[in-house]
Amino acid sequence: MSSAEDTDRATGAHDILAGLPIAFDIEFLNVKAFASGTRIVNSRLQRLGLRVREYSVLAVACGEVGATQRQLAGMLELDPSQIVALVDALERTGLVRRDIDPADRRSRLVRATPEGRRLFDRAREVAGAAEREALAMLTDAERDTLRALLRKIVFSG
Amino acid sequence: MSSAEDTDRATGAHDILAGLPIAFDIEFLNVKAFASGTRIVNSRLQRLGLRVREYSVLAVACGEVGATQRQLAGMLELDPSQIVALVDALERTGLVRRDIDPADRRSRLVRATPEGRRLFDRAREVAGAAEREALAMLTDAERDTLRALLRKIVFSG
DNA sequence: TATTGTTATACTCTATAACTATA
DNA sequence: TATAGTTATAGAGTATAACAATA
Repeated sequence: MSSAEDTDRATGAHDILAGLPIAFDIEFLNVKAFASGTRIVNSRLQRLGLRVREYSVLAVACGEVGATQRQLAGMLELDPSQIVALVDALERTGLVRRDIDPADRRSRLVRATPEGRRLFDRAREVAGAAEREALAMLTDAERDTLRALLRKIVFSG
Repeated sequence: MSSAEDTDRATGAHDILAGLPIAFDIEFLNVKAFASGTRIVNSRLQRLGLRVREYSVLAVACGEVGATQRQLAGMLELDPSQIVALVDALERTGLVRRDIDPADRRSRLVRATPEGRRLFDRAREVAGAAEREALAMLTDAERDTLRALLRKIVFSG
């Protein structure tokens, strides 16, 4: 995997692919466009002791009121059972707290601690820089257009 | 995972998320935008005995000259070691053939059989229909814009 | 009865290293 | 010495089902 792109260029496979019908499938293009992106962001966040999944949970926990684990699952497109380990890890390192929701004692409100907020601010800069690098071939306007289209897909359902 | 979207809507998490800083990260939006897409395409292709990965390999194998496994790896953003099982499966069902490259006997040219091409044509329709459904909230022009931006990311490197 | 969080389990995907045959 | 394909293995991500506490 590490040398997939090099091989790609070296063998001319890149140019062949560009003309194939599948290279016009949005689904396919999406996977290929962001395959390296997640790897890059993960490796950058590693310095802060985070991966994209923990970073995402932390991001939501930094919101005004926090969120229940069920809400986190919905927001992050994960199963509720996967949230448990993610919140466990963040709680263990003191970045978030689980507070029982007074309104419904079944629910736990996941909220960032002050340390969690400080780390998130740094992580956000790291992730933002990685995004700009990974999408350096786009103009600022194109990145904004892409962002707007993705937001329409995600939030218009 | 199956009910992530329902939970999302029901709890109002959708609206909360839309205002969080992370909901403007292209990386994050991308994951969320296409999380269900891959599931949908996979379930549709299942009827033809394919998944997106086999479908992708078959798509390249349907090109003029086929491709070596190394080229496939580069094109599909996979490790060469992962290509083996994918080609094995397609070869077992008679959809592709592995021909030794006369110019370099280390390489195997993976090429679709006539049956492989027929199945690919059907699979392409299925995948295309799934894409249009999954992105039904976009206009045709917006889908074209998205496609163009993704192609720029993938093919301008 | 239904829902939240939790545990457990199986499966797919990803990453890495080593081996073989050819070059 | 280097490269193509292959095998093996470990880790990360995904999907399901069941259970206790609470509603």
